[in-house]
Order: sequence, then C-alpha cells, then structure tokens
Amino acid sequence: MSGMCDSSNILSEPPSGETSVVGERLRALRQQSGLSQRELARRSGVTNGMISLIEQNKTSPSVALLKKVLSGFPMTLSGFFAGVEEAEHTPVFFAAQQLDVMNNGLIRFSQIRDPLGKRLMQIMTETYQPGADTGETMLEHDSEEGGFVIRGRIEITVGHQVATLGPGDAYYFDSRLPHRFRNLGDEVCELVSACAPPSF
Amino acid sequence: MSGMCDSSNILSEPPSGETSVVGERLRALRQQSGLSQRELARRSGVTNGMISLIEQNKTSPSVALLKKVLSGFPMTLSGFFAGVEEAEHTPVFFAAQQLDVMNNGLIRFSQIRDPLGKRLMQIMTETYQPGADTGETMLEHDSEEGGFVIRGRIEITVGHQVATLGPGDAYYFDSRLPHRFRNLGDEVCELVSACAPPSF
DNA sequence: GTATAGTGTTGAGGATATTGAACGCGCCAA
DNA sequence: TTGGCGCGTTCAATATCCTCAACACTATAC
Repeated sequence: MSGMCDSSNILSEPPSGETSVVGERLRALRQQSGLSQRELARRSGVTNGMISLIEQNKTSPSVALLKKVLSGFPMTLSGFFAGVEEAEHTPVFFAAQQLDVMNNGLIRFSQIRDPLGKRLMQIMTETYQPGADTGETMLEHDSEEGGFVIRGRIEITVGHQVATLGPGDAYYFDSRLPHRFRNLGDEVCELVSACAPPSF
Repeated sequence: MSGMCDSSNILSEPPSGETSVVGERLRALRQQSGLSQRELARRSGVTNGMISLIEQNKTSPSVALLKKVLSGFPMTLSGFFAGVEEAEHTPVFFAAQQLDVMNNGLIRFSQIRDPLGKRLMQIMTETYQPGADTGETMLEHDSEEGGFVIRGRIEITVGHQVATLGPGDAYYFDSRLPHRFRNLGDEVCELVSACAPPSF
C-alpha cells in the first residue's frame, strides 16, 4: 500500500482482460466433462467453493492446488495452459494440423478447437468415404446446422425429406430433427458445415 | 491440524518426491539463461526471496505469480509445465521428433532434452554436411567429450593433433583444448557424441 | 585490512489463497 | 405446501503465499 507500486496487484485486471482466462478455461473443461463444481470437488479433493472462485477469476490458485483440481479429469498442467495461451492469443488462422480431428469409421470431422467453449458456432470440414453412413442420429441438442458440399455427392435425410447433393449444393436444418448422411457413390465426399450453438 | 486429514498438505512431499519438480525446473531455466535470482527478480517484478523459495519447493506459487516470473525469460506456462511433466515422468525413450534440434549452417545437433539441467552428461547425434566446419572453437567449459563416427568421414583437430576418422573410429578429449570438426569429403558425416558435464 | 557489490537464504509482516459452513435458488416427489 | 437434494455463490476463519528487509557468504577493488 505504498501508493506507487508499479505492478503489485497481479490479479484483477478487468480493464484489459488480458490474462486470467484460467477461470473460463477450467469452467469449459469441467462442463465438457459433464461435471458439476461439487462433483469435481469430490473427485479432486478441493472444496467446491474454491472451484467456484477460480472459475470466476476471483483468485489465482497455487500451482499445487490447480494440479489437484485437474486430477479430477484427465488433463495435464501443460495441456491446460496450452489452451489458456491459445485463448489469450485469440488465434484467427488455423493450420490444418492444429485442428481437432475425429475419425468415426469412414467419416472424418476436422474442426476448429474452442478452448474456452465460448464460441457461438462450430465450423468443420466433414469427409465421407464411399459407403460412409451416419445412421439415423437423433440429436438432443437444441441447435441448427448447415453446410455446403465441396466435392463428391452425399445423400441427406432430414425428417421426411431426402435429397442427394453435389458440389455447390447446400443444406440447413434444425438439429433436433432426425437426420442421416450417406455417401452412396464411389467418390469421396467432402463438405464444410457449421453448427450453432456448438453441440459438443 | 486435525490429525487424520487425508490430503491436506498439498506441498512438502519429500518421501516420494513425486510432484513439485517446479522448483528444479525454474532453477534450470534460470541458470540456462545465465540469470541470477536477483536479475530474474528485477526483470519479472517478483521479489528475489520468492524466487528462492520457489526453487527450493518451499512454496507453491500462484499461477499469476509464476506467470510473472516466467515473463523474465521467454517461456510460456505450457512450455514450463511440459518440461515439468517430462521430468516427473522421467522418460527413458525418446522419439526422434522430440529431440532438441539445433541447426548451425551445415551442422546439425540433435540432443536429448534435459528439462531440469541435472543430468551428468549430454548425448547427441551430430550431422555434418559436406564442407561443414565448426571453425576453431575455444570452449570455456570444464568438460570432456568423445564420440564414434557412424558414417562418412570427419577431420578432427584437437590441440596440435589432427586425424581423419571414418565409420567405427572414435575420439575423446578435454573440451578446454581448442578443437575443430571439418567434413572434407563429399559425403554426409554422422556421429554420436557425449559430453560431461553438459556444456549448455 | 575495509568497502562495495554480487550471490542465495531466511524471518516477520501484511496480503491473499483456501477451507468449512452457510446462503439462495431451482427441481422433483411426497 | 413441505421436504429433500442438487446446483453455484459467498461469508468468516485459517493456512498459505508474498514482500520487505535483514543475514551470511564470496569476490573484486582499494
């Protein structure tokens, strides 16, 4: 309290909002794991109140405590801060290698990562090998999705409507409707799609 | 102080020595940067006493403070903890991609990382393109080095002695002697070398 | 020898993180 | 309605961090 300390308060910087994305990062990870604050507290041996404070950026936890918290779900300190730094840096461009890739049999999703889980949409490319089929998927999420076909052909079923789309064609529907994607041709089909709000 | 707390003390675990490699990690980084505790303190705006305590694992710094400390030299939180986790895990095998690679013109060093700076030696492969030349290097470090040639041929000068080695040949000398490596052939030369104690 | 500046460490103090228990809220069942 | 149980937040008290200032040591200069 000397009055002219240059950088005494290491916490609480609402003006610029630079650092301390730690709280949002933890909250996003916890919610992605489907855990409540109290469940995470029980798992990690940290009090739920502390988790609440961390998520609100009302405290800067010690390294030891944060490590304990992260033991509640599979996440390393370096992985945690990699996401924090990615979020602080707010990257705009993404190389193909740093996308989150998910392979389900003949189907491949390659999407932009969202380390804080705060984005309004989720954009990805989907690649369907010949014969690929999502099956009748019933999504419980209250979201909408749409996309454009880039190459190949794809049969899309939404509710009672069926259509086969080719390059340049597009679709848009409510995710709560039962829907199915099938590649009936012998050519790889690639499309770019978006979903709002993010479903996972 | 209830007497039967299961995991109250998150710090101070000398018995197993599991976590809290944080201190050694920080010390190694600081020393590799050639900084004293006080110099790092001035650069980062943290008190030198705190840096001392962290390096001795007598405290677990808050995330905010550790971030401040690391701003003293170029190091991110995720990079810091990546080294911590590597050290805690004490890896035994190293894929080629995770080696520390340094390129100096026609010469390439690929060495095993030492996140804590505590190893007694440093082992690496050295690749000399045709025409590569280290020049007369005078090392100030009080160490010894040696190695075996794997392929190609290399001319080595140590003090007043000169020799050209081929596959299977070896060398060993005091690093304080002036020495020079030259690839005079038209073939890439590769060798595996060791140095004790680590020179950098 | 003293002085000055460097190093890493330690102790007392105030500031802050962390706990344990409360609070207020929403939801479902009796 | 009441009761119970889940959630996330917040309060007072304690444990811990963090600073400031001192200490002990080494080295170089005078």
